[in-house]
Amino acid sequence: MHNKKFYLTTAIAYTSRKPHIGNSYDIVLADMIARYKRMMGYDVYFMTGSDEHGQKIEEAAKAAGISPKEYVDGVSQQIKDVWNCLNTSYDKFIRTTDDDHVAVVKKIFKKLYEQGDIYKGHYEGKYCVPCESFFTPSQLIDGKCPDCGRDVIDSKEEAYFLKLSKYQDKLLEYYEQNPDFIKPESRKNEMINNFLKPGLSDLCVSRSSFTWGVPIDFDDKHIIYVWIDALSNYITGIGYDPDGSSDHYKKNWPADLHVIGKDIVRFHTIYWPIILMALGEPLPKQVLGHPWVLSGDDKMSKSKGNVLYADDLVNRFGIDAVRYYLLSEIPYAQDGTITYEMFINRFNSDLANTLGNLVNRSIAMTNKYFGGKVKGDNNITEDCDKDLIATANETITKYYALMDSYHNAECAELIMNFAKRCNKYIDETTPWALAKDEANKARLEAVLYNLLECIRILGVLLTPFIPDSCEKIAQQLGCDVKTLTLFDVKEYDVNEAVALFARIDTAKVLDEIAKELEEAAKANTPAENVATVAQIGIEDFAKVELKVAKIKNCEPIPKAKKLLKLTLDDGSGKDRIVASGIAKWYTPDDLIGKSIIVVSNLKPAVLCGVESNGMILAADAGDDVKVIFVDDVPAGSKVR
RNA sequence: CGCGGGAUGGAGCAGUCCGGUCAGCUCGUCGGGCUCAUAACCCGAAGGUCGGUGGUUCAAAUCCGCCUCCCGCAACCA
Repeated sequence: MHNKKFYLTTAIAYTSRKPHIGNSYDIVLADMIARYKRMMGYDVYFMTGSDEHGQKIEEAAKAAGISPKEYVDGVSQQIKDVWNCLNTSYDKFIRTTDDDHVAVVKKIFKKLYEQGDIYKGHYEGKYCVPCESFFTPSQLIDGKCPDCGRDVIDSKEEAYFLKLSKYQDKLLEYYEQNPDFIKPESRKNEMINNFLKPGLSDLCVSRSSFTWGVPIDFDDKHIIYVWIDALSNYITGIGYDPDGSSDHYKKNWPADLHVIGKDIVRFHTIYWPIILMALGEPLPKQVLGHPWVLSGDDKMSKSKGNVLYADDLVNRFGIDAVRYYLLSEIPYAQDGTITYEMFINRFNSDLANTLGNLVNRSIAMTNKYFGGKVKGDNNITEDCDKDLIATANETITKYYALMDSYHNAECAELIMNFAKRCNKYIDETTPWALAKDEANKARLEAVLYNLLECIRILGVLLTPFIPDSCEKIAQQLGCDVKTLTLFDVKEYDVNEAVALFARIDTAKVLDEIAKELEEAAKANTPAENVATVAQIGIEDFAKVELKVAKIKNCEPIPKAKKLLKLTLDDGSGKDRIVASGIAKWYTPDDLIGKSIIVVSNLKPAVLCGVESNGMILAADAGDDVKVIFVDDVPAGSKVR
């Protein structure tokens, strides 16, 4: 076995809120790889962490009424708790607010500035003064501010830029020379076609509109762009220093693998390599952009109420149940799905029925017929023995190939098929029938020995996926040999058979969950509203002018999926045009002739090219939206 | 004509790059077997004109054209 090093990282989790099960896929996948590599004899260093700077966090902290640091301390701990509850074997958890990280990020920025790869320039664009926002010419609508529709002015703001263009060709060359740099393949094509071929424009790497970030040493009006700060963690965390790096760094860099979500492939395969090239450091060997975990058909989001959290699932179903689901159900290149029902189905069929039951029945028979002790070595006499052993060897060979290319879901299927082959072997050999005649004792022992060897192999194969359960298997087998060589253990003295995974009563558990969700919804809704919406005085409310208006006409807006254009009679004698995002719930015919309430003093905005003067009132009823109709009230009536 | 992903038996997916060996896998359903085991395990069966349509070809789930529907992202939920 080799003692080659293997340095792998996850994306560091953004500390804007607690990670859900989708965000947790990253760490579980990386952990599986780390465990596999260790098993293969690599000297693994596995780093994860949290990304704690940026405007969103500054705002979230403000909303929560605490300092950004207090805020990220809390969320970072939550992230750690979730990672830990998933039994992940990382070596280091880095935080981008760590002092040593911050110090090195400053040095990196300074070095790049001094050597001219970062230069001071101007952020030029069209500026909308009331909105305090910059836009590129392409973002403008009819030459006006896309947010408010007013005129924009040419403006310049001082900022720092990273020369991406300088390294573009070198980067493409690296792609060509390292065809496995970006996995899966399709993401590489995306990068080349969408970004590299059209040509890179220099990246703005400083911000001055907020302060929660790493300040630039030599220019305190600016802070360093959060991605420069975040990406650097991969080297600062292992001791990189422009003035002389640690031995730990020299040993581990370049990274062998960055495990990240597909949404941030661009940052890791364009900006990050360019930063490293500019620093004169070698580039990471591989970036794996994994797909997302969706809840049902949708992306998980709080407003949809379909968010699942890893720790909740772990508490309900167990660590390995959650790990196994993620690692077996999420495809290699395409988004996967999680629902309670799918979760329970997979748990029951793979873990409880196929694997758990196999282990249980085999060990129970060994105890029953031989008092737990069987010996053996290569007792292959029947066709079914040969086939079993052939399947075992074939499984091991394919296992390496699939694990080396990170096709974990396919690998899980491969392993389960082997477990099924073992179950079939029991039916083929009928040990209970052999046990009836003393003359068959030797054959019976051989059968059980073969089974135990296969179970041991299964335990080794599954260790990266479900480490705890594999330890339990080893414990029940009474051996701790971790090799993938058949007939390595010549003698078994097994312990008591204990069920590894208790079958879940699907209907009962789904019912329980539905009830809990219902109760939680009841309990939460009013409380949350009180907690999150600030109270206002009557004078604030008085600023809002509400009027009754009659819908004279209504039509869809071309190019707009969600918007309807409403022509209103608000009693003023002049038509009022309002765009409203209710196209999903109402057709023009539903609305024409009806009276509604409109916020009449809202400042105008241009939406999809339509100037909207006001907003009509509607209620959010879960996924549904109900417009408030006030028929029989004259148009123009004020509402208070 | 914004960008991209998708549509394959009841559900979830593989197969599409490089046409034939393709209609496959898991779950579910039905029938049978077995009793060592967690109502489990083993065997068998039913169920699909591979979204529609037109073309290329001896041959199309696979290649090409057009169309329909779904899902992200972006632009718009004022």
